[in-house]
Amino acid sequence: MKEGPDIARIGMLFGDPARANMLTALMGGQALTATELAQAAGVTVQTASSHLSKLEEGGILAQRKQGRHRYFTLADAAAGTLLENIMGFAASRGHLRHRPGPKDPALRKARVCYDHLAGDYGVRMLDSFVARGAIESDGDNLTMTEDGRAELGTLGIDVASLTSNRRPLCKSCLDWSERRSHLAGTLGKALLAHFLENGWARRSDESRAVLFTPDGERKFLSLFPAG
Amino acid sequence: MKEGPDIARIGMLFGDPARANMLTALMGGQALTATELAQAAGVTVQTASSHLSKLEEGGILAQRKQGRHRYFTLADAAAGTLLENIMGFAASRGHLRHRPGPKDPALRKARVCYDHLAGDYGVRMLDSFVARGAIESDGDNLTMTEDGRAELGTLGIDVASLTSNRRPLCKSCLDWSERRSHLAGTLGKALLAHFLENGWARRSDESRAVLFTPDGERKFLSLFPAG
DNA sequence: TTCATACTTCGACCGTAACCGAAGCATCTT
DNA sequence: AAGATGCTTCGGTTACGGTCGAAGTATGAA
Repeated sequence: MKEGPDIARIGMLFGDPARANMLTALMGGQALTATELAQAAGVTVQTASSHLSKLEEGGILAQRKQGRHRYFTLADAAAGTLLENIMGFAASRGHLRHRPGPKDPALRKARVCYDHLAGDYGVRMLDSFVARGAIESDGDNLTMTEDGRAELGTLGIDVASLTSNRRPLCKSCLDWSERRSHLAGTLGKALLAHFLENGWARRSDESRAVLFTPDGERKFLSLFPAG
Repeated sequence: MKEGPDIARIGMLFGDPARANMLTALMGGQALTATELAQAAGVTVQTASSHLSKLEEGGILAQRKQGRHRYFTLADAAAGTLLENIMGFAASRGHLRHRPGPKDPALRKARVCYDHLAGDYGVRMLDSFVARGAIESDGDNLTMTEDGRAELGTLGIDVASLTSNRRPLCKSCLDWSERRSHLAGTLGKALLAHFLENGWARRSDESRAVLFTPDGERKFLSLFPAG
C-alpha cells in the first residue's frame, strides 16, 4: 500500500527453489540454454520456461535467441551483484544447503562467482593484495593504491582502462565457502580473465569450478603467498 | 540439490507482500512493536506474528521484549544493507508500487534509509561532498579524502572514531526516488544523527520522512550547495 | 516436404502458505 | 483478584503458484 520499490516482487523471484537454482547456475557467468537451466533446476522444460519468462519479465535475466536455442544470462552486473549479496547474507546466517556427502573440493578451492574468482584461492588473492599494500581495506570498502597499480601493470593489466563509473574497480564480495571476502569489481573480472587467457587455469565444463594447471597453480601461489 | 547458500530461503522471506511492508517500515531504523508492524503490513496481529517469527528465524529481524511489548528491529547493519540493495535493484528495474494519488513529497525530499539520510537531500549531500573533493567516487565505491576529514572535523564529527572493520565508513546506496546514489555507511549514519541532535531536523512520527526546521534547512542548503 | 529438436502455451492438479477467528499465555493496571 | 492489553498458538479455509502432460510454434536437418 505504501510508496516505494516493490521489494516483494523481486524477493519472490529469488524465493523459489527452482529459480534460485537457475540463478546459481548462471552465476557461472556464461549463457545457458533453457534446457540446461531446466536440468540445473531439476524441473521439466515447461516449468523452466515459465520460470525463465518471469525472471526475464522481472529484469533479472536477459535472453538472446540464436537459431533454435535461447541463451539466458544475468541481465547485467547489477543483477550479479545483488545475487552475490544475497548469497553472502544467506551464508552469514548459516543458511547453507549442505550436502554432507562427497562435497566438491574443487568448488571450494576455486570457482567462478559471476565473473571473478571465488573460493579459497579468491580470498587468498585478496588477502595477499591487502597484506602487501596493493589494496587498502576499510571495512568492506576496497581502494587500489599506487603500488597496486604499478604491480598490476607489470602483470599486463592496465588498471586505468578498468575504471568505470557504472561499476567499482575493487569490490569485496562475501565468500560463502570461506566466510571471508574475495575480490570482485572490474579488477576481479580482469584478473580472472587474465588467468584463463594465459592458460594458468581453465573453467570446468560441468560446474563453476576453476581448474588450475600445475604450472598455473605454481605461478598463482608464488604471486599470492599465504598470509 | 546443489551446494551453496540457500538463496531461496531468504528470497522467500523478502518475497511476501506483508513481510516486505514490515521490512520497509523497519527501514526507518527504529524498533516497532508487533501490532504496529501488523498495521503497517495491513494484516491482523495473528498473521503478523507468524511472519515475524519467520523473519526472526531467518536472521533478518531481532526481537527484544520490554514489558508486554515486543520490539522488532532489523537484526543488524547487514540486513539493512541487503534491504537497501534490493530496494535499489527493484527501483532500477522500475518495480515501483505507485500510489498515483497524493504522494508524500516530504518523503521524496528527505527520509530515513535504515540509519542515514535519503531522498533529494540525501543525494544532494553526497553530490556536494564529491564536487568539493571531500569524497572521491570510483563507480559506487566511495573514499574519504584528507580535506573531507578536516571539514567534518570542523562540523564536530570525528571521522577517526567512525572507522570500523565491520562496516565501511562511506558507502553509496541507490536512492529509489532519485535514481541516484546517496551516502550510507557509518559516516552517513553519523551525519543524520548530527542533524537530528543539533535540531536541524526531526523525524516524522508517522512515516520515514525527515522534517527540517526552517533554520536547519537554511544551514543544510548552504552547507551542501546544489551542483 | 518431412522429420527432429528447442522451446512455449494451455489446462488441470495439487501442495503450500497466507489468512483470520477463537482460544491461550504473559504482563501490566487497578 | 479481576480486568485489560499485547502477543502467540491452534485450527480450518482459501487462494495462489509450482508442477507436469499434452498440444502448439519455431528453427534446423534430411
